[in-house]
Amino acid sequence: MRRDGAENRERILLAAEHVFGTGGAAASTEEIARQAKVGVATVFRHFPTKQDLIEATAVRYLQKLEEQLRLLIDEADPGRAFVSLVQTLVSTGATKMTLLNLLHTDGQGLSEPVTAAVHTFYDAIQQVLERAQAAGAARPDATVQDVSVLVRALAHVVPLVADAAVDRAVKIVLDGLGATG
Amino acid sequence: MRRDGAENRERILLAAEHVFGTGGAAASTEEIARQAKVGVATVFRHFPTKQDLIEATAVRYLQKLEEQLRLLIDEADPGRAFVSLVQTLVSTGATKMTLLNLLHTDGQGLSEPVTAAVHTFYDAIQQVLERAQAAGAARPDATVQDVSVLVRALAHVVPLVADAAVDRAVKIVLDGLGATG
Amino acid sequence: MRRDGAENRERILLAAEHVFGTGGAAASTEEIARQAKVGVATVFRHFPTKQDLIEATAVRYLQKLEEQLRLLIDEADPGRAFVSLVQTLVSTGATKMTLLNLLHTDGQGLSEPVTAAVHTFYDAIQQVLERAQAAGAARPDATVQDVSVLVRALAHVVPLVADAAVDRAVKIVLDGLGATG
Amino acid sequence: MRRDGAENRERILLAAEHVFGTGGAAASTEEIARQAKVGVATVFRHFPTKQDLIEATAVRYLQKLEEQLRLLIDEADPGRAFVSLVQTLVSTGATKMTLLNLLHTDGQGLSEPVTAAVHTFYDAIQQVLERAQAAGAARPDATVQDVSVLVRALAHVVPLVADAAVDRAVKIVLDGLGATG
DNA sequence: GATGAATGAGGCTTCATTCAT
DNA sequence: AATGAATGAAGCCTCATTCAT
Repeated sequence: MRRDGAENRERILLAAEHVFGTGGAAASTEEIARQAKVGVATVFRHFPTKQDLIEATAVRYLQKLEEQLRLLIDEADPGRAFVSLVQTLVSTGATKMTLLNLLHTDGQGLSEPVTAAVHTFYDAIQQVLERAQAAGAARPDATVQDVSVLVRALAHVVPLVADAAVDRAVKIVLDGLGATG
Repeated sequence: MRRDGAENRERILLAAEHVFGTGGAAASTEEIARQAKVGVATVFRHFPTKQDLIEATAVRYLQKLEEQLRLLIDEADPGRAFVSLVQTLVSTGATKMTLLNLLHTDGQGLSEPVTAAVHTFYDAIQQVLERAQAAGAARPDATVQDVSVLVRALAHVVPLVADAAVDRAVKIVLDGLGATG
Repeated sequence: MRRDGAENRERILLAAEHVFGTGGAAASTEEIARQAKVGVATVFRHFPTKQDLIEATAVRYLQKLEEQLRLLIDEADPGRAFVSLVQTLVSTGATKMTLLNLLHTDGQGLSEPVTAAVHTFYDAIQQVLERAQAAGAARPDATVQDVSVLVRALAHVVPLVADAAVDRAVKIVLDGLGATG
Repeated sequence: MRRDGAENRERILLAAEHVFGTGGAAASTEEIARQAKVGVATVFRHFPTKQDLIEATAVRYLQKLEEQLRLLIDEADPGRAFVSLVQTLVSTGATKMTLLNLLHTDGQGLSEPVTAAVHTFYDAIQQVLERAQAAGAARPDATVQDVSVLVRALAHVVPLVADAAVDRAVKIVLDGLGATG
């Protein structure tokens, strides 16, 4: 009956990603445990604090995202890759923004693993961006931070407005970024 | 020791604007009461429901914002006015956007006063935008909704990143909007 | 605009009787004030405590009831009068039982005015009962207390069951009391 | 220091039976928790809603009562059994009737378990009654409902008046029911 | 190591009662 | 004397977290 510790950890993170994405901050640990088919105490054994669980979920999410970005680095058309990157981040990030916001719960600094994940993530963005710039398919003075900020901004707004409206906004931002793809 | 009712209402709304802006939905009515130097029950006398308080705070905020926009309508340079509008909304809206999101708490329709305030607000944006478009100082196919979505998106991000980074993002968006000013 | 003190007192008692009858213990002083078209503070000026208001309302109710009973004393048929008394008390008492129960709020003894009203009330019952007994229209060993207890019991049950069921129960009790009328 | 779940559930129901019986609807969940030597949250874990707690307490009470009635069905003298039934219900039901009333709190239909318990309970009454009627020891036209209504009425009054007075009232009602025993 | 039960703190809301006008 | 506003205490309920099994 007992499941392996590592497997449980994975189940919990999966459930957490889903629940946080759906219910936002309102999500209770109990609900996460239920979806993970695990007792509450087990969640707390793996993640002593709710904040810990949030951070771990966010890190895991960033890592999965980064993997996807790595694929874009190898795409033939650099401009197309850049556009894809922005679109992917906005749409994927959508529900997960809640997660990223929860990280700032009380203005405390984030834990080291989180910052590390963020840096790695930024690094992936940078590579796609630089390739696009080299190909003349992105505004030369755009920085990773610019892209990051704009993407986060757009992602925040996804759950609040109609899809079509988001698409229009994304297009305008891409124009502003000089993206051709 | 006894304050006037109207004054208290104002104090409460002020405190609410601050607290909701800072703590988001997590903000407790008790905290607002504390900051307004008022008993909890007093808050509930003025705003029977937490949702009522949220809506009232949002309306008040939208109205103050709209007043500022009206000034821009009369500015000489339409392009300059449009740029100012976006900048104002983003920086002023900053922390207060959280507030607007709280309105969507449960996907239910907003109360009439709120929709009214939103419409009036949009109307002010529209006038500035159209003047700019007529003067060739804004992308002709841009809509009020586009502006609104982009501004909300940027505003969300203000409390999370450095001011300079926001300025850069705003500039890129303005480029995307074809704004010259 | 100002109303006379005595008139207000009357309005309040009227409202209280209605509200307590309708909402039971849930009735709030504010609601009573509203129905009496009076400020809450006015209610408290007349009746310093909610308990005071309850007692005053109960006394008033008992007095009105007693007046009705006095009429029965003069009725031609003593047996008929006795039956009427029981029926009246049960049906009238119905909604007012809540009121009488509130009197026992915390097991404290009732105030003097209340006990006085109760005694006067019992006295009226006694006269009707004795006349019926003298006419052979009521069980000779029945006491005022018996009647009072039975009536209170039945009244309690009125709001909980169908009218027809109450009528049957009343009839059975009247049989037990040897009432012919 | 940690008690078993089932034991706690029992303690809570016991406390609830006592507290609801004494204080009526006014009884607070906190008070029940205190008497059960349990945290409030524990009460809510076992009974998610106050209404749930009320219903569970009532069901438990009805079941205990029904068990007692079953014993009467086997008694030799049918008339004696019927008299015992009424006496038992009135005295045992005493303070607990408040409980049953709480069920009607908002006029909403009761939950299935409660209605089931009520039916079983009525069924037990019916058997005793019919046996008595067959033996000529109870008024032939009396129905279960009549008995139920009368018993509930009398039970309501038990905590309010002296025992002797209740006994007299019960005797009168039994006479009305044509009970000989 | 995993689990379900327990818990105190805290959130929203209502109410009897008091106070300044 | 009358009023509306203010208030703290208390009620119901939820949640992150801890404990005994």
